[in-house]
Amino acid sequence: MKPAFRLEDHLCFSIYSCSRAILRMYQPVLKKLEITYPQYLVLLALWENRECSVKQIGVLLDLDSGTLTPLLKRMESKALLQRKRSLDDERIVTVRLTEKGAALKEKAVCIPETLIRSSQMTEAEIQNLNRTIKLLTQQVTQGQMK
Amino acid sequence: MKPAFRLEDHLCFSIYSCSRAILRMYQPVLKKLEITYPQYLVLLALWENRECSVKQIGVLLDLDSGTLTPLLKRMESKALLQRKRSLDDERIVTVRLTEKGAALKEKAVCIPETLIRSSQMTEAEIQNLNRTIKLLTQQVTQGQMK
DNA sequence: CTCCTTTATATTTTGCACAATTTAAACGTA
DNA sequence: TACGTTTAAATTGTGCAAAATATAAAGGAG
Repeated sequence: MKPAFRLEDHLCFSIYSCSRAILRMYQPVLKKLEITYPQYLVLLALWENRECSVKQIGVLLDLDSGTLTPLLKRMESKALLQRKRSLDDERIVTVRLTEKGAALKEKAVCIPETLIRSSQMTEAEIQNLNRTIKLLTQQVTQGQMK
Repeated sequence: MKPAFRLEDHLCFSIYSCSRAILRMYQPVLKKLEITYPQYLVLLALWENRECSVKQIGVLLDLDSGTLTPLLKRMESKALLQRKRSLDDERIVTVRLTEKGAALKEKAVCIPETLIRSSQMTEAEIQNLNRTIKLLTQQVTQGQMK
């Protein structure tokens, strides 16, 4: 039997495409907050731990220093956070939120709500989808290791 | 009740993250074929219709000319396709596969198989997930229109 | 035919992603 | 203590994405 090798059957494409559609939907809110989506993710990480190393942020978001270093510098120049080399271990750069960065949390809660509302899905359906996709990510990443 | 406003609860992040994980998994194969992932998507579109306008490719992949023009030029310089301005309507640029571009199809069938295999999911589960994500994309995009 | 609007593509600019390499600090072990 | 290894961040280079703008051809109303 011949596999249907069509664009529309590609799960990778529907995920890639969905991700970009969500980012487009977020744009108006992100623009108001004057941040980008990856910057929002960094803020999410820092709202949970006010202080973090670049390495830890990289593990949480699965991004490397080549992406994070310039991104964090841009956020620093906007006074959302501070970067400081650790005294204990000078290889480590510690990132901490400023008041301004912490204050953005208030205005950002509407972001995930936007997605929940527009998805027309129940809370349970969303959690279910979230679990499924995380599992897929894990499988794909593990398959990568070997 | 207070909403849990955590990174791990964000569906947008799990989708964004999954998409990148799949791309990372594809890298070794894509590198062998000397193409990038968006270039693979363009090829998928062209394997279905050997000839296409830039506009049509943009609709299929949901990408604009700002992304496609340089991407298609790179593919042209690698002799995977030809770009030619239409004689009927000079605003339109027609893209058609070369033999080399068409021949890549053989070697590319393993790409979606890679994902299917590593996902550890049944064909039915994958189709189901594909449908759910497409529906979500649609809802998110429609919510955007208003 | 002329002006106005629409359409298709291209250009410019900003900001990710990520591979590959570099730098420098920290650590381990003889 | 010296030396090789590991680790954390930064740097460099390529290629998307997407907003904003530009260009030029096509189509339509008067």
